[in-house]
Parts: sequence; C-alpha cells; structure tokens
Amino acid sequence: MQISSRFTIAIHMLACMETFKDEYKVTSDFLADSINVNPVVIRRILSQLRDAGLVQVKRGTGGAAAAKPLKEITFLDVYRAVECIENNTLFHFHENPNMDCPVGKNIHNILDDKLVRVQEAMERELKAITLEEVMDDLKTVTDNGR
Amino acid sequence: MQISSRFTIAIHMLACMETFKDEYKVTSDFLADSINVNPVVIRRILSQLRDAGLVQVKRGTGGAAAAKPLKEITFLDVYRAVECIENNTLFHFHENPNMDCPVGKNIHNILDDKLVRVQEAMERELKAITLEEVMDDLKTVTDNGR
DNA sequence: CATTTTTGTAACAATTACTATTACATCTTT
DNA sequence: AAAGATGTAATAGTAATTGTTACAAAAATG
Repeated sequence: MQISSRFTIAIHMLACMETFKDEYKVTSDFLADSINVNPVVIRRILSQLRDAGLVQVKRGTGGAAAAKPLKEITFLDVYRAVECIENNTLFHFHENPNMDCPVGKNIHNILDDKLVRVQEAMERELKAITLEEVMDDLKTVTDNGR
Repeated sequence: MQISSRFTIAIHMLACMETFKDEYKVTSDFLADSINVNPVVIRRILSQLRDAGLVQVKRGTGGAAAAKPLKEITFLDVYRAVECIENNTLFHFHENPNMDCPVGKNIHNILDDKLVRVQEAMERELKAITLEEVMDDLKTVTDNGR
C-alpha cells in the first residue's frame, strides 16, 4: 500500500503558496488549478495543514499562506498533518495471534521494537527535508531556461 | 495508509516454520491456527514467499519450510515478497499537475529524489533486520519462564 | 489404483480508504 | 445586501485488503 497522494499534494500546495504569495491571492481554486484536483480535495488538506499549524487560511476574503518560515516546515510535519496512521504505527499487525502458541504469544512484542526502528528511520529522513529545499530547487530550475 | 498485515503475517509464518520444523509438519492449517487467520490467506502469502525464493512448499504431502538460512532472510526480502507497491515507489504522486504552472511543471522531478531518499532510509533499516534476530529473541523469551 | 491429505487458485463478499463531486451553510469584505 | 471564499456534509466510484467457500491438481500411502 502506498502513502496517499495527500502528502505530495500538500507539499505542492505549500510550494505554490510560497511561489505566488506576492502575485496572486492563493485560493483553493487557484491551487486546484495548479495541482489539477478538485478544489474540495484542496480545502480538506488545507484544513489539515491549518490544524497542524502549518498554514493560515483566511475565511471570507480567501487565500492561504504558510504559517511559518519554510525552513521550519519539514516533510515530517506535512506527513503527520495529512497522513492519518492508526496509533501512529506504520505497520499493520494481525490482530489475534494464538496465545496458546509460543510464537503467537510472543511475536507481537518481539516485532514491535524492530518495526519501530524501521518507522523511525523513515521519519528521521522525512524530518531532514524542509520545504525550503523544495523552494531552492524550484528556483534553480525556473531560473535556468524555465 | 498502513503497510498491510501480510508483512507481519509472513514473518510470523517464517518464525513458526523454523520453530516447529522438527516437531510438526508445518501446513497452511497449522500456520493458520497459530496466526489466527484463514488458511487461504496463509496459502496466498506462502505462494508469494515461494515465488520470491524464501520458502519451499511441498504439494500433496504438504508442509512449508524456509528455503535458506534465516540469517540470510531480511525483513526487506519479506517486505518485497508480499507488499506489491506500484512501480516500487512508496509515495503515491498526484498524476496530472498543470504543466502550464511553473510549480506544477517541476514538482514531480524535484520531489522524486527526496522521496527516494526517504524510501531508501526505510529499506536500509528493513534490510538490516534478519529473521534470525527474530528467532534469537523468541528463544530468549521462551527459555526464560515462557 | 483409489484414497487421503494438502496445496493452488478462482470467485465472491464485506470492509475500508481514497478521490471526485455536488451542495450549501458560514464567514468576511465591499 | 451582494459577492467571493472557506468549511463540511453527503454521495458515488474505485481499489486494496481480508475472509470465506469451493474445487481442481498434486503426491504420498495403503
């Protein structure tokens, strides 16, 4: 199972907000046009980002913008904001192993710390990447011949 | 989205095969009883593990066993055997960004190598854990007062 | 060789998550 | 009051996961 596109959409949204913040009012329709998804999808993700304190959204007049400097927003922040993983565990465990079997009785405990290690490795890398990096790369490619 | 329970079930299966290989014939019904899922679920995963060269399954007479020493089977081997991730990419990308937008046009390329880094961090950790470690831990807990 | 046990797999259902879409109440400015 | 946005509920379609029944095919055994 893949991680849902909400994650890459959210990053795309933040990159758009930053890129166009001085030129346009960045509304959900504006974002929907760049990302090419339904505006309601944008608004749902916008709400999740707002609840996580990553963006500010203006009601009535409209428009969204990052709530803090992009170098302070990591991929992990975005991931946690939009990806609702049950119990915050990446791996789904089979629920009812047989407690009368020595393997079934102990497998959960034994695997747990190993799977946490894997999840932490992934989250450590997510945390090491900031939205600022994305903006830097974006500026590089848009400056050189588009 | 969580990684499916096929992964932890597969590890449980291999741990069972190794634990009981001398005492019992380890059939799909036997495994289903320890793991507490339907035998057909077991057989499906067994086929995937067989196709990946991780186990050998006897038809007719029945029984499954690891195809190589457990210290040579990593969590990554098992993960790849049972988890069918599209294009081998952990992150699902939104498909049709707007090519007329400077962000939409470049976001995919810019994100790709960053997301690969995350996936590699995860796979590196999966590769560092072997089934032998699971067996060692299992022996430790079953020796000391069960 | 027939029987028995087991694997391999198809078929179907139930559940869940994701994504798209319509509709509309609510908020804020003008 | 009107206009333009957001927030959110409701619904539908699709896909993946898991459970289950059913049965053909394989292999050992008497």
